[in-house]
Amino acid sequence: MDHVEVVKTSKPTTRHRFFYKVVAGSGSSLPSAFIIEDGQKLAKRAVLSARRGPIRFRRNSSIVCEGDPADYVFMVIDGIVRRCKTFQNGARAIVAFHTPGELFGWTDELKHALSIEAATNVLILFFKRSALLSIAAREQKVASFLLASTTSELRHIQEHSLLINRSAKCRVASFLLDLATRLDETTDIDLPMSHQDIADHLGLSIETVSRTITELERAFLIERVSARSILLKNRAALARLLV
Amino acid sequence: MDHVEVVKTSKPTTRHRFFYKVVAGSGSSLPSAFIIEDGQKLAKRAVLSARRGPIRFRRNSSIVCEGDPADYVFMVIDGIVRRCKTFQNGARAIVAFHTPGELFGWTDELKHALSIEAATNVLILFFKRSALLSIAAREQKVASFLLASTTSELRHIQEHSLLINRSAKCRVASFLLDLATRLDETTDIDLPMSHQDIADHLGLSIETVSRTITELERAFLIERVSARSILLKNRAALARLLV
DNA sequence: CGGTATGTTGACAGTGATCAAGAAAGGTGG
DNA sequence: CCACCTTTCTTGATCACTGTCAACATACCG
Repeated sequence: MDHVEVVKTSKPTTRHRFFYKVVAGSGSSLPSAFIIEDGQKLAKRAVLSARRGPIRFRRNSSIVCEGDPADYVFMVIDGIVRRCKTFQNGARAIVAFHTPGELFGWTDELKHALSIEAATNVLILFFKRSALLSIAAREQKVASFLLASTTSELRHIQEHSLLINRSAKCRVASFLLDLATRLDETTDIDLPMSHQDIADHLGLSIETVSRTITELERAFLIERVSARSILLKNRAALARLLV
Repeated sequence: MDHVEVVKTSKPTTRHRFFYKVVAGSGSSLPSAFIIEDGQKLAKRAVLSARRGPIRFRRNSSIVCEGDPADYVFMVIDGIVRRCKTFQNGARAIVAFHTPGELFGWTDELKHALSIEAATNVLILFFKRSALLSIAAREQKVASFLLASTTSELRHIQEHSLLINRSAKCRVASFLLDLATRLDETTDIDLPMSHQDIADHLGLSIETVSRTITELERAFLIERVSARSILLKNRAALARLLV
């Protein structure tokens, strides 16, 4: 199999289900994040030559454990990945979620500092770090793709780190707006991850997450269609909570 | 002036004072972060050709305001820089401090999302973003320097974001250990920034920062020589608070 | 030497964590 | 398709940590 084609087969209404299928063949396409600009076929082909996979992981399975050698870098094809650290008291902090098209697990250290887990069933591509680096040394487009990926992740976590001194309401609003953007939804969000995952990402308890969603619903900013399905009724008001 | 030489003139015991002087001349050296590996003269010279400055900023002055065009990237030569956002209620979140040798202000957006301010008196080099990018396209070493800088900043803020669900004691311990590492001190730290800055970085109030330092002192983990001078008496115990 | 900025400590209040119970959703096997 | 079980989510009561307000102490600077 030389190429991977990702084909959307249905609207992702049911969570934890694959809604893409992977087709072997030629004339294929990867998630759009992969294509930095039109005409960068070289970069794409070069990067693809270092590809392994895609590999499927079931929800809640570990892709990488804390302390594992950082030999590989990954890309989500389908599903949501979480990168997290578990503390001795059992508490867990989720540093980031990764959505389809995102490269993740890039680091300048020898070992992964965070564990990488499937937050939903996922399809993952693997890239050997050393291979990617040596390709980047030859192909300028690949180097700039790596830089762009890292810069984008940096911007994203910087925004997330602004939540450190903010209220539960603000944290949840920020999360919902961000998720809507990343899932490319305007109003209705199907939460792909559990409330526990959301809580661990926002530094709150699940109870507070639940209560805050209720509070936002009472204020008519959102509507809970079901536990995992939320309607953004007033994006502008939600955004005002962040400022 | 074609080169910048940074010479350490005295131990930085007094805060808010320059303890480096800048000397014009040849055969000069930049902070070591600049030199990716031995023999990368080309990268260094290429980058230096895009240099403007150094420019001096007084403590608490703004280098960049939120929303300013992201035309320039910066490097600290001396002092400490903070990047922060101020909210409508007057609260402020400091996303990162930058120490000498660090490149900062790199982004993939057109505008800076955070303001950049001098936390102490500082010396700053300016680099035109576009120039740096076009050099990186030719000089592979420059590209990998940019990637290394961004990756390093990403790793750092990821570690910081782990504090989101942690106690005040843990946040302060983490800050002190990190600062000691970055200032290259083993035991005695002269805090270069105010408690207010520390509080805004850790998402705590100044009162809690003060109380937590007192608490750590009572537990014999640290010793307060003066308000801005702290002795790490038991690094191992401090580190255990983080796990 | 005096005034301002910064840091420390105490009393109290509020947000969010914890503990506990119940409700809803999903999965499995008949 | 339904019964049952497990997981996940919701809501309430209480508690603890940290924020706020206030007063005082100390350091810095002209």
